[in-house]
Amino acid sequence: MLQQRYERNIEERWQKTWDEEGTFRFDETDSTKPVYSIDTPPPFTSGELHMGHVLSYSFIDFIARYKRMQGFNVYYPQGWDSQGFPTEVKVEKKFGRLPPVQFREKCIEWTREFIARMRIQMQQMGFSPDWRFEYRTMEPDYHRKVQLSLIKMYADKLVYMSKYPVYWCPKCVSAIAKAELDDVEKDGTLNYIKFKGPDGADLVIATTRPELLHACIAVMFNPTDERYKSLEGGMITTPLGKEVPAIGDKDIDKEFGTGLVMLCTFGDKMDVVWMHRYKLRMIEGMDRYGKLLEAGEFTGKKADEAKKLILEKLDKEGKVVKKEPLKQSVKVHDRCGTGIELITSLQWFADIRTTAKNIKAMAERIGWVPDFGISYLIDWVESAEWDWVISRQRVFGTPLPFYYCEKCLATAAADSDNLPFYPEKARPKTCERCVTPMKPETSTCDVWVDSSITPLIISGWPDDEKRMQRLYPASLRPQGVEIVRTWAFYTIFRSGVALTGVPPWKQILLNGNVLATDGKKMSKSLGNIVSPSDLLRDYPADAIRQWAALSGAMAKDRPFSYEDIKYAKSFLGKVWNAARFVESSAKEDIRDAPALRMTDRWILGRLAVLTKECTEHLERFEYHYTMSKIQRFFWQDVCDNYLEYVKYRIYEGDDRAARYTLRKVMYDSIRLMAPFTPHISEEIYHELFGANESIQKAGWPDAGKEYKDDAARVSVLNEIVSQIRQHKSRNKLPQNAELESVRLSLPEDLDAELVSELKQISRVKNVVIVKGEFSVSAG
RNA sequence: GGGCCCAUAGUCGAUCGGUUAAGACGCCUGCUUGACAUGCAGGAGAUGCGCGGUUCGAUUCCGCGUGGGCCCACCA
Repeated sequence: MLQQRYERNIEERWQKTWDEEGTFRFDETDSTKPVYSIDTPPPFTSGELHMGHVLSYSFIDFIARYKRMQGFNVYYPQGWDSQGFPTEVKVEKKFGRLPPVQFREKCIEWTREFIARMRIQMQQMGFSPDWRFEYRTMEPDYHRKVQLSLIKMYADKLVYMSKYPVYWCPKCVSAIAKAELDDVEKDGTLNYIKFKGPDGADLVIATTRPELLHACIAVMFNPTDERYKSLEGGMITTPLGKEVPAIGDKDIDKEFGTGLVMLCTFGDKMDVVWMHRYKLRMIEGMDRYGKLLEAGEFTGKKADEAKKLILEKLDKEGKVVKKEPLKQSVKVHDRCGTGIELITSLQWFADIRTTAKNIKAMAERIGWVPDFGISYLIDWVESAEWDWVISRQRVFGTPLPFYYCEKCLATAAADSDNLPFYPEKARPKTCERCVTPMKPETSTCDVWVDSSITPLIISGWPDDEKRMQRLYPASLRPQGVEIVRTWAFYTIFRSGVALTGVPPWKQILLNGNVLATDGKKMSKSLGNIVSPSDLLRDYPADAIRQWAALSGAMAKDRPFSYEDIKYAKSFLGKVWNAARFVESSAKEDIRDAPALRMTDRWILGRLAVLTKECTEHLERFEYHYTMSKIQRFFWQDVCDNYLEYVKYRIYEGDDRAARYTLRKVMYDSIRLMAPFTPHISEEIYHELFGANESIQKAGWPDAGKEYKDDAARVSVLNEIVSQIRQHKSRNKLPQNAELESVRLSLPEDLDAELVSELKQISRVKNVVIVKGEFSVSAG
């Protein structure tokens, strides 16, 4: 018996049953069913699922469940991106600074707890990964695989160590990659400062970073600028008394400031470009903590403090002409919000410049959904100017499996038969040139290094060749559109171009972000966050999942909608009550084909069309169309019309055709819904249809006959019934009120069956038909 | 400056170029009808951003403009 209402207890029960029965297990031994494998995103282990997770994992779950019903052997693992800076911050806050090995242990402990919490939330949403294949990037075996992948790339000269200016976060005291930068609008000051020209006359230069004066190596102007043409080849004296060359360059904006630029190593990216262009000497003006180097009396001061002090000093000397407020866009570290610097240090790089062409070519061999998604990657590849900095000066990360010689900077890879590599217990190695012990690298990998081999990890690489054959490339990579230039890009580069030569997936499906109801980004400061755990208190998982399906405009951001989710909840109520109606009126299965009536064939035809459309939409990942069509069909066609049409047959007789049709429509509907609303579908499947295994194994419905003639006849019937409903509504009559007679004016006569149905459905005693324009009047 | 996406009732929003432009939320009027008042029936509410073009016919296709959003570059 179906319980009175559809409630959370039903969902919890099914989640438990699925888990106990291993309903979602990938069958490793079955070789008959085609495999559908999903390279699921490993979420960062923050401890809390957010709406973006709910959206993207729902997208994954829909396709996994649909494919299972279609007879695929679905391989749906779930991993965790478990390492990284935010965890270090939290752990340090709680336990203080600890030696690296202990610190890492605390991080692992902490992360385990967070994973457990997130896994519960995923299960509450009804997601169906095969948890036997769970992986965590912080585990030694994962480290081993990442390290092996890097050693292979090192052997192919795709990974190297070099001293080069890199983006640097002084707070994290680590190199960071271009992809980790955010732009922030800031109120800055443009300071106009006096330099001396070759002739001894004042030259005013505008700068936002006077603290870098000591690292000034040139003064730049535009060669077409009449004011400064004569400077070419001359020497300029900085306010600190240093002489630097004046250089003309076309990239200088004549309109900005005074049209002169002081070039420092390194104020920003253009400084690096210009330094190389003119082969200038580099000054290491800043250390790892953002403190000035070789800056005379300001040495050791942090940049902000030094700026103040230098300006005060120059002011006193009368060298500051004016200060102008300026709106600046400043680059900050996306994880901690600290302003980044460019500093020179020894780092490890992966070659993305010479491989860019191959990455692009491989991306083109993958099916992008939606197709314009690839443009995000291509734009990014084409603007790649620097190689990817893969080293981070962190503790909770995968150690880079390399050694280097402090004397000659020669490098060596760790032995691939002795992985995972940890620097504190590394085998000794000797530099071949200097015959001195080499230093094991203590930097860790950028977390994208970890996550860019997930398609390999889930496919058994590098240990299980047979598994690899079966599972690689993955059928699908689902992911957020905002990480195309990181996760998708790095994965195609590493798993595809560098390690296997084969694209990592056949298709990639992109989803957008969930915005707050006001259309803005969800953020703590705006207080507009909607959280899955809050929603789960008021709405069943099957309602939240429908919301996700309805948000399905791919690769597009969409505001969260309480309207959708409320509607979804009432839809569940509708389905539930319809099922209870069927349960009370047609409990028994009917196997032989009864004599169907016009309305039966009509609804079965509608069902056939719906089934065909849903299948087509799902093949294209068009969840939004699928879900809204199911909702409309079930609510309007089935409940509002068909159910009302057959009530008289159910109540007044033992009508096999009606009972057969009701069951058939119900049975196929819950199967079509099952990828989206698995819990309610499962419950009805078991209670009403007496199933003893999961609806996941019930197969995907076949589209039956369309019955086009009956569709035409019933649309006439619908129209007349609607007119009679209007008449009752206008006359304040209940819809079940009996009418003495109805007069129909119609262009064509009605057949006897239609008239008979009409009389019963609308409770009319007499129907009079006359020829003419369509109209209905009652008396 | 470059690229991409978008523009439809108060709000959200709809797959082929073809009658009266879906549907949801909200609003209004009735109905406690033997699945469901978390419901049912009905109603009001849109010059489909502007201007051109293609076409027998454009909300739909194309161009330009305007206005949003996202990404990239630059910001001395």
